[in-house]
Amino acid sequence: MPKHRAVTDAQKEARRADILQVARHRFSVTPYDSLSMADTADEAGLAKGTLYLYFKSKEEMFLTIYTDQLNAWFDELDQGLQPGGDTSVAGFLKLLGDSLVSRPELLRLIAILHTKLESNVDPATARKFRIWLDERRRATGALLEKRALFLKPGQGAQLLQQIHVLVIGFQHLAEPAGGMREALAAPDMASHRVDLRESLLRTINTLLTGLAYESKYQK
Amino acid sequence: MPKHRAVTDAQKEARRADILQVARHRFSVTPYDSLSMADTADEAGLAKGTLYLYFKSKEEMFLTIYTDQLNAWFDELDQGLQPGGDTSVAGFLKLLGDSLVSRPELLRLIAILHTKLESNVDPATARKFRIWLDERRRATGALLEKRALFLKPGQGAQLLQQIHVLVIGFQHLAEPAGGMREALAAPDMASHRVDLRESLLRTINTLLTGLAYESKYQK
Amino acid sequence: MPKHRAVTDAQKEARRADILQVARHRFSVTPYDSLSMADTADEAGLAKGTLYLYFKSKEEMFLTIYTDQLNAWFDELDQGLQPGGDTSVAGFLKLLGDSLVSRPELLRLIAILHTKLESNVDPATARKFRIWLDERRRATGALLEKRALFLKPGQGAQLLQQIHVLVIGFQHLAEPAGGMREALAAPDMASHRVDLRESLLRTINTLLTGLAYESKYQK
Amino acid sequence: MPKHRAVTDAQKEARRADILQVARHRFSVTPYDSLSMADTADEAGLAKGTLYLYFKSKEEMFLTIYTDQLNAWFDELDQGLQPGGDTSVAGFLKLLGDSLVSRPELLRLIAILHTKLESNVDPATARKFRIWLDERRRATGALLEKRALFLKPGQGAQLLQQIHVLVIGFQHLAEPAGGMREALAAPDMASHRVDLRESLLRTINTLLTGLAYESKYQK
DNA sequence: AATGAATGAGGATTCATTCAT
DNA sequence: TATGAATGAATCCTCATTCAT
Repeated sequence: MPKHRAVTDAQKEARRADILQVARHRFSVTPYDSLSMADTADEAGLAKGTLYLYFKSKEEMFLTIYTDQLNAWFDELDQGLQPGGDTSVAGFLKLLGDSLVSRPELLRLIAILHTKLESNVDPATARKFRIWLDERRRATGALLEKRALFLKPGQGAQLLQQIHVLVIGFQHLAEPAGGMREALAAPDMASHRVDLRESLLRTINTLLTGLAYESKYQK
Repeated sequence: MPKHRAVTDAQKEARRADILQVARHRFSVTPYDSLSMADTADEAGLAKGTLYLYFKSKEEMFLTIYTDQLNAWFDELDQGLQPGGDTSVAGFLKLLGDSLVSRPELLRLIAILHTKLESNVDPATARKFRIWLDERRRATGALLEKRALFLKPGQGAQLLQQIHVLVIGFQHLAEPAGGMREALAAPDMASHRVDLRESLLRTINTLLTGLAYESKYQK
Repeated sequence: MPKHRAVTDAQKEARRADILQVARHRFSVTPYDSLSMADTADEAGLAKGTLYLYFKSKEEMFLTIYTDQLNAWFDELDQGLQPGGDTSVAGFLKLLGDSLVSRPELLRLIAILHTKLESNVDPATARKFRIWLDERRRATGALLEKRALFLKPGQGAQLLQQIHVLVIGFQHLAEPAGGMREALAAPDMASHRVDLRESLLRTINTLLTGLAYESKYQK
Repeated sequence: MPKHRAVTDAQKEARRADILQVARHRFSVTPYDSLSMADTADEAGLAKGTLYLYFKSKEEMFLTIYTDQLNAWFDELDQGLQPGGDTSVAGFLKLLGDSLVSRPELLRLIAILHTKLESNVDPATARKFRIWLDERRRATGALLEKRALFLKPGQGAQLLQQIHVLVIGFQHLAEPAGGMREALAAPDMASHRVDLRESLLRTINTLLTGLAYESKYQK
């Protein structure tokens, strides 16, 4: 018994959103590789094939989730960077920390974006995605530059890229898998563990300090 | 026709090194996942089983390569940080850039370390590896602290960890695979490409500046 | 060129039966271990993966064949034990002998059931199988008890279990593999060979005699 | 450092016995298939290759163990069947039960003899083994015939073969592996389990009764 | 639009045995 | 006699994707 057909555009959009939500939920409890399209389809009450009516591939599906989540994150940043807000560095760090740590799935997606998602996607989609991402970074970067006057044009976006990079790396360090996960679980290995939020914010803080200093003295 | 037997310890060590070299070579032209033990064995003129006399698994083999390469890198850093050398930040950055960029396989290994190598390795090996890595970082970090006087105890190792993180992330950005690789190959996408060396060094430079500043003013 | 799709339940059942028949045929000419799923798929004109749509594993496939064959055997016994049939011991022995010897694949499956099939199957399946088998034995055992009045309640099933055991053992003796098969092929070893049917029936006959005697004199 | 060389025949015989003892010990704690020649060699303080100086193959090694154990069992039977001993059927059953159940390794070897040991052995060895076994059965069978007067010539050996067969079958039933083992471990499956000793002795008892009866009435 | 049957590529690993030393 | 380095065969199963219905 086929699920009621989505005929109107609104219905189709709703179904698409349904699928995305289910997929996001599955990703929140299962590593990307262990996630099967079949499970996602099941949980959505659809057949496997139906998923492919809405997304070209598993990768595109998650790239869409990634885009959505990232959009939300940028929105939150943009919101927090509105004129009249807290202009302190501490405030910015808190904004960053809270907005990122409250999006564990986004963090995990960022970490696998380049090895999993971007690879199995067609060039046209990849291109569109990259242009969109850089533009979004540029825009939010511009807001940043307005708030933190020591940032020169372009440095806002650059900083956001650096933050992106730090998330990838620290996420890898903070959430190892398999053998290393077990090894680090031992009590006496506590000092070898990495706390994502702390490490990330500390590094970003240093970066900001550095940028401020460079701006002042290195012309 | 069995290859001449490695009887003495020296011969065995040589054979082991042979295998590692072949594997490293194959990795330099093929992604990790596409690399088969069979091919490596063939190229080394050995039977597949023989590889397992020297390494417990594919992952351990590459973890060994990683360790060796990283050791060499740390050695090069230690060398460059000897008393009497160039103490400028620019010198340090050049040292970092040269030593890293001349080791493309190390960069690629760093990028997959946490998702491929650490995961499929037994906890004991993982533990040993992590302890070794942190110790090596600590030692080289100590040298760093002697050269860059603004670094407080522990900050040398911390900086090296941050560099590690930046390498992971920028490597992901700089060497995308599949669709994104193709997309970025288009001439008009040049501005969206990431240059590993430049981005890495710029970020590290900013970090150093930040650390220096923090040291001076934030007590 | 995909084989015509099995859409309706009947078609799917037919395809499943097809696969089973091919597998049974292959088993009739090849030892279980030498049998590859790939060959079976080939002979059935299907892709390997398709086999796994119908059976969870190689073991479950053959457990199904075993179950089917055993069902047919029990059916034949039940049929032969219907009221009004031959009630002599000789008649029962002939029924047993004919029904078993005409099912060489069943005999071979019985011999490997416990070492190959039951071991690599999940507990739930194993449990279901065992309960089914014991129930089927109980039911046919009850028929036996009605025909052979010296059998006390429960002894019918018990006898069937003993027959099962004798089949395992005599099959092992009667159809050795490898070196022993060759050795026994020598003309002067004829007296060392074991004839399954004769040995089996003779032993069962003695068992029946014993049961009859026990029933009469040992109260 | 090679173990001290076994030069004299006595030394060689001792070493051979050493190896057998170690192998038997390993088999007592590990299934045949999981048993590696490497482990056995290690535990014996020898190199793998050395084992092959004393035995042609893994199978021959265990066939030797089997032969030794079986010899000991026949010896015990012969001993118990000496003139002047207990001539009751109950006494014989106790002798059988005790002698078998006290040799769990022998039971396990009997169960795999025909599928594992006999298959990978050269025909000459297989032949010799089979002739030896039948002769030993014949001899002990003759003793049996003297004690149990209802046994006609040849029936002693035949009975021993039937017992052999029952051991194979009941051992398979009583010690399932993998999934079935787990399934039967459930408390509510208790009634589906098989007790080796009880089933075996009950069946043998019935067989004996049957033989006695046949002898009396069927001429 | 929805279904779900069919596809098929793809590779690490073990271990009994051999044989050069 | 003892060693142990080297060999190499052999195969199940998953799951993203397609396409006939």
